[in-house]
Amino acid sequence: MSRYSASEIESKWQAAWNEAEVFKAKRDDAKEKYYVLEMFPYPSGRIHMGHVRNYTMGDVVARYKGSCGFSVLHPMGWDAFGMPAENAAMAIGGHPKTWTYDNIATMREQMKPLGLSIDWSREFATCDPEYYGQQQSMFIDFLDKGLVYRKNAVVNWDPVDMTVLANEQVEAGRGWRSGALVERRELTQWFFKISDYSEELLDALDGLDNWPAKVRLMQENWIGKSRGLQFGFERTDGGETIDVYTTRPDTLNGASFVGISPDHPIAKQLETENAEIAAFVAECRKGGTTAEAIETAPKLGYDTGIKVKHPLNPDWELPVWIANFILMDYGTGAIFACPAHDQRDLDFCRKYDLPVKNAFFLQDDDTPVADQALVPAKTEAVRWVDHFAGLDVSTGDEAINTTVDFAENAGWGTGVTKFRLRDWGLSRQRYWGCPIPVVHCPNCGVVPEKKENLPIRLPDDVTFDKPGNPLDRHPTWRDCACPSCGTPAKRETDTMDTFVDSSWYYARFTAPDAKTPTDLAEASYWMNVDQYIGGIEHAILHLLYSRFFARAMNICGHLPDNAVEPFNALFTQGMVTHEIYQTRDDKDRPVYHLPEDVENGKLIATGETVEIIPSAKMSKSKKNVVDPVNIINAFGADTARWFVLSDSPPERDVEWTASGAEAAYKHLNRVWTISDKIDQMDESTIGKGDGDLLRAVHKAIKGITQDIESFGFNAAIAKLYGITAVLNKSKAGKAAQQEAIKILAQLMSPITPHLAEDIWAQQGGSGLITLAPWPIADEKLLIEDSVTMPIQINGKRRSELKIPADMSKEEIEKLVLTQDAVQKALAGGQPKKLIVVPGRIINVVV
RNA sequence: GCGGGCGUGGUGGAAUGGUAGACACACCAGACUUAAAAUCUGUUGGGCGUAUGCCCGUGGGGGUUCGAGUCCCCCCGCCCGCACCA
Repeated sequence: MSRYSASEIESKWQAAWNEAEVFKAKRDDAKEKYYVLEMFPYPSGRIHMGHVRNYTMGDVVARYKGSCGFSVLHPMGWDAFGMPAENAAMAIGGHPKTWTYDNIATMREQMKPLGLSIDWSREFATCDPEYYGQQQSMFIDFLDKGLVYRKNAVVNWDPVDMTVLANEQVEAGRGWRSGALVERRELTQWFFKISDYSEELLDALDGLDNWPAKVRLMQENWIGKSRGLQFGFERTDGGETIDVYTTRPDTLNGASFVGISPDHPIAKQLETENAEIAAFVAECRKGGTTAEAIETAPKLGYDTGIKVKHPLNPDWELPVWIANFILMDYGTGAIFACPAHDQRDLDFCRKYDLPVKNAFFLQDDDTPVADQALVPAKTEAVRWVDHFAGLDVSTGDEAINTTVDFAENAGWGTGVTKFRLRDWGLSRQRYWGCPIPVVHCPNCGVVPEKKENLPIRLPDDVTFDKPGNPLDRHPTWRDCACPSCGTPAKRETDTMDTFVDSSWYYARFTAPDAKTPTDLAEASYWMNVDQYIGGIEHAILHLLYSRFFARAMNICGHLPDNAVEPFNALFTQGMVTHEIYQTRDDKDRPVYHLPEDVENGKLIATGETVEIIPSAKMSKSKKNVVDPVNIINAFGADTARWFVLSDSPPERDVEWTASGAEAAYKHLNRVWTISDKIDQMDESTIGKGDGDLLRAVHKAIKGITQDIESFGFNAAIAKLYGITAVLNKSKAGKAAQQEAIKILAQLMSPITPHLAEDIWAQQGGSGLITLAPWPIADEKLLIEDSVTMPIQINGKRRSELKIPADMSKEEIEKLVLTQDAVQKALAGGQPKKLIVVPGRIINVVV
């Protein structure tokens, strides 16, 4: 009798897999390929339970597909550029490069004991010059194809530190270090022309059947296709017409004022002429650049004194206001406000005492509108435009079409389609990113670097003792010769958004050592990613950028036509959460405690009772973290893998509990013990119930296979518990039990591969279980002779009926009526309705 | 503010529109033990009832349906994203 020793068997089998190179992805044109990819990690320093869950899910799919005979690609890399490395350099000294590569080394060593079926030979980090050099090469290709351009855009500016801030570095409108009020400032920046692909990125969503519907919907709303009316308001002072775009032209009769963004050209012009307006616009520009900050800021307005004529009635003049809630990035940066039917406009008009006019009815006053904007279903009658009367304005469609036609016929407006999607700004005024490979030449202007000079490497000799981009103050790095005319010139010091790095890494994994961004032969074989797995937080930006990038790479010849849409299937997994343990200090401030320091609701060290706050995402600041390394040391990787998949559906959050992890460990012990027991059995003992055991096992094969295919890992585990209990109680003979435990090991092998290998070896399985073909359920063993159907009376379960599985609907109907419970309910009468769904349910309506 | 999602026992959760609570945790009871641990077995949504059984129950309110946790509408609460966090 031996004992289950996770550490022993796990290192043993990991060594065996390495020896046999079983996870090395091999391009084999005779085999169908399967590419499974989990979103690669940022090397923050240590792995966390979220990583364990994410990579275990991918590993289950990879191992399962491998057993099904696919040639599997399952790689791993590092999303290694980004702010935290620079922050660390500022906070603790050192260099972002050292910090990043040290973290990668640590995390790789923490990840390997998990026994993931990863082809480590393909590993790379996005901060490797071999990677970002290829990215620079593609940037030049994109430039050549007109997919990149420069324009002005606003950034968060910290006026004290004199530096650009990321949104994350703006806290309540102030710079996180200086505390200064942040301002919006314009800079010339590089942009990808993703907006040219709005329509295509939208239409292609229809083909992504294996993406979650919610992600497709979020992308659809983000791209934001809308049909509306564009028209100009003529100014009474003869100034330039103010163009407005509206998706609700039917509300034009309720116009109260015309509003322009503080960043609108007219506002900018007025700013230079009028000190009061300049002060107002400056006030509007305070605060961060996020849509959230702008749209939730208290509403501010300024009457410019400009008047415009209403297009339906030239005698009706509307004032032009500058309003802080109008975004320059959407539409034309100018709107007309209809306060009666738009809550935001109404709030603004109430604040500044502007008129509120009902657009859909004849009354000219605002009596029906108090503080709640109204949206009627149909118009009654409308001033000046009989044409608009009786319109269905509930959805906007009929209203838009009718009003657009009207405006086009009258010649003062045009129907246009607009997208909310903006071009992707990729310039970052930071050091730790991929340098943008262009040169600013006094003669030639902006010139791309020559490809033979790539990669443009980041210089190592930089300091982080003051805020700002160290590349800007580096004594020599900027200096170079113009690639075109040879004149002394300056390099671009902006680096690329890290989303660029993560927009094509999946393609690079197909040929990580290629001297070009990709190798078309390899990409043709391995692309697309068959299953992509990651967090829902990437639903829009990362996934949309990657979809754009694949198209752009295709245009430049870096991806084949089969890889324009890079991810065939997407799964968004939930987080790992944990309770939070908190006490209070003498000033009543919360003090958080690590789970390992708490037992039975008390601090182990002092016995003090802790307050338990419901489970939340694991975070260092709340200390509700469990280190996977500790769990692996205590219970082994198989236990950790089993538990993160067991308790919740993969798309939902899972709560880590110590008792749950222990239960998982106990269960794996039990399986081990059962295997040992079977191994010790006497061959000659006559067993009974062999057939029942094998029927149960084959039912499990079918169910678990379906569960794995559909990401029902928790359901698969519930069935594994079930079949283990059946096997444990079975009195079957050794041969049947041995067959059963071998199949159980195979069904467990994607989840707990080490334990599965060990059982397989003990029971005399041939070769590695990892390489054994996935078991197939014997359909003959799945057929049931009889079925038990519930009988409902008026939709409530009252009885049940055990009948042969092949009984016809008519026979069942007759039989049902003879049942006691039914007879009682009918009280001699006839049922109003009798519903029989064979194999499912019977409902008698009386 | 806008977009998306979630809400089921003491807890995590299960349930192609078809027996609500699978599986697991926790609790309780029992077996084994001098005892404990470990292990094994059993009970466990609430209420009424000796019992066959009956009533209630999936955040709240309404609707569709023979039948709703599931579909539709409204409301409440929580979570995620909002373009320079990764």
